[in-house]
Amino acid sequence: MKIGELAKRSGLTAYTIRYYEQIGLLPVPDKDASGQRDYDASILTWIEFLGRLKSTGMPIREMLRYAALRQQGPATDAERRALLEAHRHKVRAYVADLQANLLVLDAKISGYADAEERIETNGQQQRKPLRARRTRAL
Amino acid sequence: MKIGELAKRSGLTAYTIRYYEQIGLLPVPDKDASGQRDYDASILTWIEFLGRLKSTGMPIREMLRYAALRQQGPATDAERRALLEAHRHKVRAYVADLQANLLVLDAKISGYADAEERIETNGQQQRKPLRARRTRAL
DNA sequence: CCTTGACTTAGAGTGCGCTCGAACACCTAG
DNA sequence: CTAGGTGTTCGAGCGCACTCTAAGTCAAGG
Repeated sequence: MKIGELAKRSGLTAYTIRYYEQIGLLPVPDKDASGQRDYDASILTWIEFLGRLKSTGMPIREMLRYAALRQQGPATDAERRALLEAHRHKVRAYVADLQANLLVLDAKISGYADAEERIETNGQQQRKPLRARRTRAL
Repeated sequence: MKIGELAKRSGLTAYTIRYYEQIGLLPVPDKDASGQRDYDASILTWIEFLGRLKSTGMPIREMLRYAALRQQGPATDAERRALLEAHRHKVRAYVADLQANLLVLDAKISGYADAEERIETNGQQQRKPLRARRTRAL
C-alpha cells in the first residue's frame, strides 16, 4: 500500500503519516524500487490504536514512549501496561471533571431557560423564584 | 484588587489576565491613579465560568462570542443560551467518545494483564486462551 | 534617599501538532 | 513523447493559547 492509499484508509493525511514516521511514531516502511513507501496493512491497527490514545488526550511524547517500548518487544510488556494504566487513570479523572462541568453548564442553561420563561409569560408579576428547580429538559 | 491579587485568587497568571483583557475575554478594568488595574471581586465569577468553558474544551474564539453577547446585555440571552446548549451537546458527545475509548483501553490493558499471568504461571503449558474474558479488575 | 517589589507597555518567543511549499522523480495512459 | 498524478525530501509556516523579556513607572519601608 502506498502512502496515499494508507492516508485514505487511516484517515490521516500523507503529511501526517510522514510526520509520524519522522518523529518515530510510525515505523519506517519498506520502499519500492523507486523509493516510494510501501505499507503493510497491519500498520492500520497500530494507527487506529494511536488514534485512540490521541483522542483520549495522550500527548505525542507519551505515545512515543509507548511506541519505543513496543519496538523493544515483549520484555517491555509490564512497562507498557503501566503506561496505559496511568493514562487510563488520567482519562477517568478527566471524564469525571467534564461531567462535573456539564452539571454546572446545565444549571447555567436552566437559568437562561427560566429567564426566557419569565419574559414569555411576562404580564404583571414575576412568577417563579430565580432558583426554581424545574428544568424543562430538552 | 490589583492584578497580582487577582492572579492568586483566580489561578490565572497576571500574564494570562492581561492577555485575556487584550483579546476581549475580560473587560478593561478601572485603573488607579498610577495606571494600575483595579479589579472588582465580581470578576472572579466570570473568570471561573470562563474556566469551565475552557476546561470543557471551548476554544477562545467561542468564549469571545459569548463574552461579546454578554456585554450587549440581556437582549442576547436567547443566543447565549443557544451557544451554551450547542457547546453542551459537543461536550456530551466528547464524553461519550472518551468512554468508548476507555473501554478499548480496558481491553488492551486486560490483554497485557493476561499475558503477564501466562508468564507468571509459566511452567509447562500455556493455560488460558488468548482472548480469555476474565479481567481481574483493579 | 534609595532599594525592593509589584506594576505598566509592546512585542517577541514557546510548545504542540500538524500542514504546506518548492523542486524534483517516477509511472501510466493517451 | 508528453501530460497528469502520485510520490520524494527538506525546511518553513501556521493556529492556538499562552508566556516571557525588556525597559520603564510608581509606592511603601528601612
